[in-house]
Amino acid sequence: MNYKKLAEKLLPDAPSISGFEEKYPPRNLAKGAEVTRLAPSPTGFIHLGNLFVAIANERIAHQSDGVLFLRIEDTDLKRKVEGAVESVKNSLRYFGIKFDEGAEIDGNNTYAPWYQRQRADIYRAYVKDLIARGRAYPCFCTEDELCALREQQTTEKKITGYYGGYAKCRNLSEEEIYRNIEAGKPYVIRLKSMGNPEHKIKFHDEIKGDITVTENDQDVVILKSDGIPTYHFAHAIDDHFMRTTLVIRGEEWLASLPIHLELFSVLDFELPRYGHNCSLMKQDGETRRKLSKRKDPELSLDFYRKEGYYSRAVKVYMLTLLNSNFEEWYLKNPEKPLEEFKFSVNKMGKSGALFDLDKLNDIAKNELAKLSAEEMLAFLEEWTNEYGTDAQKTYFTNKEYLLNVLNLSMGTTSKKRRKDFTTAKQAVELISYFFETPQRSDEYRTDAETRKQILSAFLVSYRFEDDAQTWFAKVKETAGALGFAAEMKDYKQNPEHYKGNVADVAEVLRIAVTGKANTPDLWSIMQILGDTETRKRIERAIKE
RNA sequence: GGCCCGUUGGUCAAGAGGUUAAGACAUCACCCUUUCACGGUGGUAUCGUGGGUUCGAUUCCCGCACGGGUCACCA
Repeated sequence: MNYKKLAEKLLPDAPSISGFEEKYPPRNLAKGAEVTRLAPSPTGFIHLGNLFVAIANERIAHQSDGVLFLRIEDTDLKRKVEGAVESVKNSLRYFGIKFDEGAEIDGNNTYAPWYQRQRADIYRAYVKDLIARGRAYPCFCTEDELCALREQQTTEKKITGYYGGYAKCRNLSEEEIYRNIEAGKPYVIRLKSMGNPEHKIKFHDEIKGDITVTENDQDVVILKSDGIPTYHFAHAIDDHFMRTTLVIRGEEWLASLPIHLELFSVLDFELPRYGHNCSLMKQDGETRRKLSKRKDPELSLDFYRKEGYYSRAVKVYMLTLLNSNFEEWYLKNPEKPLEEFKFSVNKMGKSGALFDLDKLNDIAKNELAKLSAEEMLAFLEEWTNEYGTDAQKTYFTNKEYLLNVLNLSMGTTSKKRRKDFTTAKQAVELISYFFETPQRSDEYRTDAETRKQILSAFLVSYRFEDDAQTWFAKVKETAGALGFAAEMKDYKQNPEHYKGNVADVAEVLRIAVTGKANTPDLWSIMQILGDTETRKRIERAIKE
């Protein structure tokens, strides 16, 4: 078989491979600097799992004074979604992932282009070379034939795929090949695998440690019938010529590592180091499973923006899952920039972690409790402008009033901060009673008759000018007069002597004024609302 | 099913051949309290299973079970 002639016939316009090594030379970086990448396919939104891997790659690159680049794997034109690249970039920017090079960032860089569709020449050159060397061949099998083969293998309990004796186009005669080409039959180019699955290879994974890999024997497709490479081939070419040093990717890729190993070997490229990151899991009924784009739209990064999660909180949570010693470090250094944490690949977990919303929420509360009222206002306003209701947008017209509300709600003036806010969405809803009259509340735990007594009695003695002490003394007085314990201690000693205690009375007042059982200091709230509004609300509550 | 990866409380997990088996979230109790929170103290709760190796194993080895991933002209 004249392989050179065949290569020329199949890919007449493909360039020679000479020159590419010079065109994309090894990077001139300091020792220890890592080149990492993010290589999403533009098939829609990006989710938490992507961010998870992204943060790891970002930390590794920038911590070592290396490079992080963005490559777009757009080889599958069927699944392409318009605007996906912009969306990916925006989402990642929101979470502080900055690329040094890549698509939409650095089009004229030495290692560009960053869209795989624009790199066709390189792929085709190497495919042609492989054919010329007899290490790749055209395959004319149709989809139906492959399907039938798979069925046959399944019923025979054989391993499915195109390999060994099942790879029938591998043994086509020269004559048959040319006849097929002349007949205009569509074809793909397959790798002629030399592997043997009996052979086990020891492989060092940067995250998983030493693992066993089975040698590949599948004649995988490297060039699709439309002339575009498959992921596997593009990965080998691109990560070689973009001079990636460390590939951190999801563990779903572990299964195709044997293919990549053989590809790098047959292309005579130096292998990058690999780290296969465990996937983020989700509880799904009885079982848990990998987060999936299709099944878990609520875990899209946009979801967190819509809910108004503070980006740093999400990042902190990701880091605690990513590096087991991060949480302890952060506890000791709550004020330090996240970048000062020394991220290490070998501290990354080996088993998939279940996504825990409670934990995220706890982190979110703590993060928001670090903000000043001004910062909080800016954060809430940004969210509201994009996702809030028209009514909520009006909260921001009187900034001075809002600042008072926020200072009180966050407890910025007291020594202990409140931690009521979890997300922007929830926070804006939480402070709504400062701007809108609360609806009839179902949070009451006291019967209507007693409520009326409490509220009416309170209204009689209430004076807006009273200071906090005086005000509360009156609350106690009211409580006592109606058979409630004015002092907590008295109540605890003899609970049976009372209808309840001050806390119950205060709760009724609180709900009447705010519609909520959980709010900051009531007196302060009344001060912010003003005399008229406070009375109006209590009177309304009495009539309920 | 083949191949690969994994298995410490409800969750995230540290850990090491001999420990009272860290810590965080959640949960419960109590304390503080001028109400709501914040905060503080303490409690409940974990080494999948069977064999080895060893004076001793949760830690090392083997089997099993269970969970996960993957087997495309998708990435």
